[in-house]
Amino acid sequence: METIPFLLEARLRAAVGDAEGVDLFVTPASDTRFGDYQSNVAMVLAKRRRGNPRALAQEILERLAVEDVCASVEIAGAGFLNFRMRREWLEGRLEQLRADAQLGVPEPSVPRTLVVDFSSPNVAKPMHVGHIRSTFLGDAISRIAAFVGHQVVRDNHIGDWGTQFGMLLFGWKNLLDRGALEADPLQEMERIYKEVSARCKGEPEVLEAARAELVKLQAGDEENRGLWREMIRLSQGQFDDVYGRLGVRFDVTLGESFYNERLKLVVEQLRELGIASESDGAMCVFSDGKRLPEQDPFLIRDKEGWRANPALVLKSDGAANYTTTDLATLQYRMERWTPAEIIYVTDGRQQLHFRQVFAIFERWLPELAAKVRLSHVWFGAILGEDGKPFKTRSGETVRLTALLDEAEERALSLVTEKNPELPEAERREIARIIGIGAVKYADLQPNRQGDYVFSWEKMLSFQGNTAPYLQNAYVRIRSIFRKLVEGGSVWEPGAPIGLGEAAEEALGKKLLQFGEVVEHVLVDHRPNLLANYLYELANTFHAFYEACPVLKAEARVRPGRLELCDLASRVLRTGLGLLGIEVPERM
RNA sequence: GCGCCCGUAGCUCAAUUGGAUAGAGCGUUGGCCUCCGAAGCCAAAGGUUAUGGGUUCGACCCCCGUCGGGCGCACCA
Repeated sequence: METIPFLLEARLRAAVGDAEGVDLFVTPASDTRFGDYQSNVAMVLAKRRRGNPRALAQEILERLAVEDVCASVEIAGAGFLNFRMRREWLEGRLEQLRADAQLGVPEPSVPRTLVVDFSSPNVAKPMHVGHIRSTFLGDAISRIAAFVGHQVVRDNHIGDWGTQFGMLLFGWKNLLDRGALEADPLQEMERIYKEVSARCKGEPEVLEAARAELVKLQAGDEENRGLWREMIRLSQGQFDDVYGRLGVRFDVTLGESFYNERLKLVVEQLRELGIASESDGAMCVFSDGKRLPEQDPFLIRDKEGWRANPALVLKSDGAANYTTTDLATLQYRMERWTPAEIIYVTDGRQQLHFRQVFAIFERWLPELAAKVRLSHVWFGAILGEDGKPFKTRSGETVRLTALLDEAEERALSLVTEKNPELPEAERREIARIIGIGAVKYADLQPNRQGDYVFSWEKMLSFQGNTAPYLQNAYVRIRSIFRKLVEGGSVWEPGAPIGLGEAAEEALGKKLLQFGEVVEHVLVDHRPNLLANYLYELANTFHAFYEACPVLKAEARVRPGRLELCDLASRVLRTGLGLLGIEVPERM
């Protein structure tokens, strides 16, 4: 199903003739008194042609054929075209919408393959609050892209290789508490890592021993390989638990170690191609001078002028680093999936890193690079109420399992307070859905760039722009249908939809915007647009609910209102589902 | 020092990327339950969009400067 802006744009295009590459013709009206949709095409074109915008708008209007869909088109302000849709046409469209499994989300003109690289926790460390944004954003983007009709590969690029394993192996052999390991493997692995890490600073012989363990691991020593695999196995168990609770899944989990054998070849090729060269004992990539200095990720300016800001692909000790691994990963992904886009969901501090990786890739494999859009989807930090990075009271990082436990506990006490008569098992299930949903929604609702403040009170509030508020709107609709059945009626779907009342019309129009919003999310990877739309939808529904009785409505309008309710519940459930958030039937 | 990001109502956040009178929630004030879940709705008050310039029909958005805050700047990922 095409979106309404798309449809109007097509009509405009026909009327305008040569649009000179101007896009973004039509957006929802900024205010209902201007109509339903607006176009600034006349103003944009008039500017380009140095003409009069209102006169051009008049010209376009005379050639515009939209009588079948619009009740009126008016020129207003500096040259806006304001479209007011025909009510009967909107009613018909809603009837189409309810028959559409995609709820109005258009098919992509070209289905693409996307690789989404997200979450990426480290082996042998507990997952913590720092992983939630990547995990939720990556999951939401993946779900939305798949829903739209793209092929999505979800890749968890776990940190399962690197220098930390020297210390972990040393600790495992010398400090391990078996009982503690069985009770909580992640806690114990973290403990030994921290202890060895601390001792390395003061005791050179420990540092040396840890290094020796690392060398043995890298050389393929059987014992160390076995222990390493055990650490991964234990960590994967934790990942599975957490992802299970969150409803997040991956298609592949290819950690850093997977790319090990390819690293040497990457560096060799870069050197042979003259892209990397030796400097201070390390292999470095410098600027090729083909970009403006301001746009060159390998240059940095200081008081003397521009100086080199190289990316290392081999450290002076001969080891590769994450730039090398990312390059090998990039090549592998292109070979295996030939994606049209690869999306990296990480925090904003890695912007320079990815600019360098992408630039090296373009120089290294230009024919592959030409086929793919590389997107660094970055996000800001989660802060505590004090404005500093979110920590526990004692200053520790917040473990994800503890965070989710607390979310569910808090939700449980709220549910119990509100509905003590529900059986405990059901209250727990509702609390799970609300608690996890609240954490996710609080993370996805703000603009991803920029920090946000973590607040239990705010995210679990039933008021305002929160998951419980949206879930509650859904629950109220479900309650109507339960009441209907309890009253002995049977709902027969498919009745004509009427938008006679203002509140009905507002709800109907809002429902019809779902498709364009979902489509819009993928342009710049901003799930918060969907979150905010759903909030507006819930709000519009509540207003409708207050203004228009459903079950008690007269027989003439009741079936149509039930249709609107059903559609609203489907859009809410589907939309929240695209954000990875479940809905309960009651709460 | 240089770069990236942020600065919007008392607080927490929006604003469909240059569109019309900058919107919500919390908090404050005032209304609405003999009526489908008041976990809701309606309304009021609250703004020189940090600040000074510029670009144009039009700027929270783009450009230049200034002031605050965060992060990053070759061997950790």
